[in-house]
Amino acid sequence: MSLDKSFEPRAVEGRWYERWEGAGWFAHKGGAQPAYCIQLPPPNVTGTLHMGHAFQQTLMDALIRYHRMRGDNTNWVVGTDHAGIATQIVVERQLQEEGKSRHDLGRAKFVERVWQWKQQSGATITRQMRRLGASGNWSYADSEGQKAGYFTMDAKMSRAVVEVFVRLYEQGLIYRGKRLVNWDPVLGTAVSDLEVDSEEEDGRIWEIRYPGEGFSLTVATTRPETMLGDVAVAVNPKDERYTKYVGKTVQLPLTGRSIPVIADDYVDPAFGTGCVKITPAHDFNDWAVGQRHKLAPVEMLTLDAKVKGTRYAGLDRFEARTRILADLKAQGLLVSEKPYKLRVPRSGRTGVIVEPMLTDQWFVKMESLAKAGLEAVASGRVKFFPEYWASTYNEWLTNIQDWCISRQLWWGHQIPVWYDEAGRITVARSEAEALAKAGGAKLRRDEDVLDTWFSSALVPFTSLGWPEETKDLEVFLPSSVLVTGNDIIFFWVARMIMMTLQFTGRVPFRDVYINAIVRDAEGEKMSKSKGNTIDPIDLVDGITLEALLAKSTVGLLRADHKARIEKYVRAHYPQGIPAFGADALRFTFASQATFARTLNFDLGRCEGYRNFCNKLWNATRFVLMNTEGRDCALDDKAPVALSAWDRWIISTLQRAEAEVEKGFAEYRFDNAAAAIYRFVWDEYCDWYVEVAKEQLAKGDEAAQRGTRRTLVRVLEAALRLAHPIIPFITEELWQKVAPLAGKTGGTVMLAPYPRSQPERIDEQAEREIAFAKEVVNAARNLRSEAKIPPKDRVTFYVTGALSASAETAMAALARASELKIFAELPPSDSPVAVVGPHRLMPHIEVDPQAERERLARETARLEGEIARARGKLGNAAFVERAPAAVVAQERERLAAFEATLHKVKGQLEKLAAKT
RNA sequence: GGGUGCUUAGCUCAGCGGUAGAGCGCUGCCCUUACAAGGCAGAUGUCGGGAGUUCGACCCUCUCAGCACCCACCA
Repeated sequence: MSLDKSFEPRAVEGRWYERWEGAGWFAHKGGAQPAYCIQLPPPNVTGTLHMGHAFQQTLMDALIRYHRMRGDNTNWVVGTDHAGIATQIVVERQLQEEGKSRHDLGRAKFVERVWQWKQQSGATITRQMRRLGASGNWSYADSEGQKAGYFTMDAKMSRAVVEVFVRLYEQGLIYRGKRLVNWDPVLGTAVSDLEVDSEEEDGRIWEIRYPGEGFSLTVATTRPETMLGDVAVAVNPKDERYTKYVGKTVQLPLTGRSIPVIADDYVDPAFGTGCVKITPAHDFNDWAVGQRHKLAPVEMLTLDAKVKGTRYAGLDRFEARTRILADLKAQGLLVSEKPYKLRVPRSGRTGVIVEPMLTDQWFVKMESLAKAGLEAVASGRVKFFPEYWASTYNEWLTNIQDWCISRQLWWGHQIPVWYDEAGRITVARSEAEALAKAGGAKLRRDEDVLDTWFSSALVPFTSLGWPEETKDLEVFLPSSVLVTGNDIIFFWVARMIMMTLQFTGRVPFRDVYINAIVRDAEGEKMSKSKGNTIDPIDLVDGITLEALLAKSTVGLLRADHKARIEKYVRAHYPQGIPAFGADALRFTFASQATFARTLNFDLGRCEGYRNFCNKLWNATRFVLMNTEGRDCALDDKAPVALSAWDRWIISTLQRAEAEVEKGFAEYRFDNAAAAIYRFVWDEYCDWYVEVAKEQLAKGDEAAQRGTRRTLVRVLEAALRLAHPIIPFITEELWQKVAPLAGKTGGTVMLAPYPRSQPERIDEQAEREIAFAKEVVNAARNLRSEAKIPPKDRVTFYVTGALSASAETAMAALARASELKIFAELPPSDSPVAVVGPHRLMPHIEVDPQAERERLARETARLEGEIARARGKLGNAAFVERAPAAVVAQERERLAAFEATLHKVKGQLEKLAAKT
């Protein structure tokens, strides 16, 4: 029955999660309670948990547990995402190791293989979430019976995706067109603008001469190979150097084609040579120029980025560049070559340079959707926390481009479109419907799949049963808050808002909490190649240095990173990582969850909060040792007396509860966590428990009962208060403490959350205890100054009688063996402290010189304070214009300082007179 | 080029128009019967620079500097 001497997270955590989940306590309720719903950003089904997940899921779980305990009908809707490109890449790599490609298998077999991989690895991340205590509604929308929530490609979700596609098409918001799109030539698919990252890189810029009749124009380019697709040379219409050539033609080198010289404002005469080659089929700007001048694009690359046509046919784009430059040079047409910094667009997934390509793709028209999305935030129907993220959101939606939703992949929702032999389009919910619509024509289904984010955007309503008109849609849409990272405001947040508005007329969620990005302790981005990633599970379970080294360097793409990573790991985790436990990790996340953009994860703090858990554990041990089997005054049959200390801790608890409530309401998890930490450690443990020892030892029966009752009840409430952040340890301890406090119920997670009761705030007790603490602090300071060994009990002399609460505290916390009350302190060399109207002195032999020095320091401090206060009060402007209360407060401070100084000086004089 | 955020103790971060804070780290003394993952005491800051508003600025305004991130078509 009794607790172990210290907190062992592993033992505690092992006991509870299964019990919670097995009992069905994570499920939503059916009653009329206020709804509280959170949509989990669905992690990749084949992924593993990283620090960002652990962080945001901790916050979500804290919110969910908090609201569940407050009696709300909570529904944490969880699920996993099929993650089209990412998952397909993983499986393709597996095939590669077997020496196969997806084409060897064919589409059907390949997709089957991905499903197998999904079944096999899909449980990893949900298992990890459970280790952290995430109380997701796993059985909800769980069509596959794996207790993992929905899967974005399960039958129900797929049906909804098709329905949305069809309706958007019917609404005229989806169209197909041959457009220039970003193309990943390795994956062989289009990607959206958002999936392309442009980084500045070192490159080169070349100048090439295009000869004309009796003149020549020199163009500058960073991509000389694309000249094969040039259809014009453009100059600025106001550029007097070139206006005379507009309308003439030049020879396109190496091809024998002649192309026109055109005038267009797009050209900046001050940049380069003022002449720009125009390649509409492989450059977005040039495409626009081509459109304006009605120039037919010339495609010079195949979809795998090899040159087509011309004598360079079949060459890779970069080989072609080398050859073309050499040939130009040979012909004397290469004017210059210079180093140049340019922004290179790379595919977010493969890192290869994307190529603008003219292909047939499906698009969503964004203009009207974006307008509605902007309005939802402008009107306050959706609120961002921190608020500044609304600017980011607004800016993107204001300048939005149409969304390319087709992907040339195999893993994903196949587009519900069929073509007849003449290429006519039929959009339908099923093949049967398509055949019926097409009147018996022979049909071929579009091979492409939808962008993963298309289905993700629908989750807020499809996970609740849409397109059926379910009760859950009524109850849980909009959800209460979305907790997610700023990196997917565009990808996901904005699109959910637009799509949910479009199909339900409602916003998907009321609040959006954008969590900070987790960095390492030095503020560096976590990345595998730096070796500074941390696996949250390693923080929970601990890991040896050897194991950590092994896992940090496994599967590296570049061997030369290995040494650096090893060095990093050895330097930062010389002993590996101790097991901090899920609770400590969660508390760390909560206490670092400020409104900043980044969270520098601090291992030291994690350790500190593990210590906090241990503190809570041991405080509970103490309480149990002193209350189990004793009368804790559950009823008032026997007399119960509450001291000022008892009333004070109860009062302080009310304040802590209010602070925590405020913290949750404002999404200031750091404040909520700090309030809990301070209450438990600084007030309950450091003061109340120590005083309770004295009250239990010296108090009468009624006082003892009062103390036991207060010890147990306050602790029980504190455990409930802390449960949303540290669920495991609080459950373990609550099970033992609750019966002593007369609480029933099988679990703390369903016990009512403590609410601050203003009527239990006792200002009189608070004032009295504030004074008692001052006395104790003064006494402790005296002891320390006088170098009294901590063990020694000492008699204290004091002028004027102290309150009972101060006397108790002196015995409990200042190791006072006795208090002797005097009208005036007897002559002595002992150090004296002034507390309000009292003087306090330990009865010991001391060195008068040391005491003189101490008093001199105190005098100097007080004189500084007095000078400052006098300066303020001597300023007529301050006295006249500052609020009366501020002035009065300043006067009181001055008076107090002066009174204290007077006493200290008196003491100093006595001391001087004596020697 | 446009936008956003940040700059406070050695480190990571709170903070408020009216006496500068926390955790970790550091120094000293203690293994006191809940806890050494602990207790007590203590040191440490021209709150990035400058100007302004104000009786009073770490806080509000302007400006400069540095850092970070996002968006954007300069060949």
